[in-house]
Amino acid sequence: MDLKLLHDWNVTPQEAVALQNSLRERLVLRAPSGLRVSRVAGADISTERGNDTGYGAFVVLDAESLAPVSQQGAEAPLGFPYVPGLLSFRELPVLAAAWMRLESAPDLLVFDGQGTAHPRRMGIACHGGLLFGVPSIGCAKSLLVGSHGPLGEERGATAEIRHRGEVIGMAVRTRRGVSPVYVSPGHLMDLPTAVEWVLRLSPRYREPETTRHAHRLVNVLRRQAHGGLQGDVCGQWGRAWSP
DNA sequence: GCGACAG
DNA sequence: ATCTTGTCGC
Repeated sequence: MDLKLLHDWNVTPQEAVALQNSLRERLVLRAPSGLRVSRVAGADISTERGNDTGYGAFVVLDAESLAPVSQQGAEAPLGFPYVPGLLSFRELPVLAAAWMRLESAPDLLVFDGQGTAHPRRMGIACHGGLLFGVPSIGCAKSLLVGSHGPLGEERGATAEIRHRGEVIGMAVRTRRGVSPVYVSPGHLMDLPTAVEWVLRLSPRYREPETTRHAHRLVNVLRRQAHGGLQGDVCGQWGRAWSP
């Protein structure tokens, strides 16, 4: 797939902040009327300590059955440090490489991180949505900024995430008895629709199936590129080779 | 100035 | 995010 030419990725943290403030004006925080989603993809990356190599991937699922229909991964130097608030500058380059290998674009993208629930309202889901030109949602495991009140224990319970007087996202309980996930729109998306999709994509576990599949794939890519022939071969052969 | 801080 | 074994609970 192709992607938008937004800006240079070889930037300093200071320049990255300026870019976020500029890119924010291009965001469309409204879901396209009559949005039809038949293919939804999850994106994620993994890396190793003391190494700048990153492994990124997209796993596309059938929106109805949530069964994987295609996937693509890539390996590349991350080239940007992890700085709270600038995650997209570290993760999007390698994801862009994987994106270009996809045969067709999914109708919706789910990122492992924030959308508008970000200090400058430009989390990785917003940046990624603009880069790939697809409706996107941010679904994070923890908060970056903002706070929320208590929410019910039942699956589907929600609580608004507020920051500086604005509602920037929603804490969503995707499963009873587990901590909530933090949902916010990325691009071409609104909060209610984002919450609705995250719940639909998380019928059984805390995190969306999209995120779970992408997370599993990038870890397989990292391990097989690194060495260790473990992980899934173990499941088929048990410990047959062990003494 | 101090503490917080997606992955 | 990653480093790591066992362990508590449904």
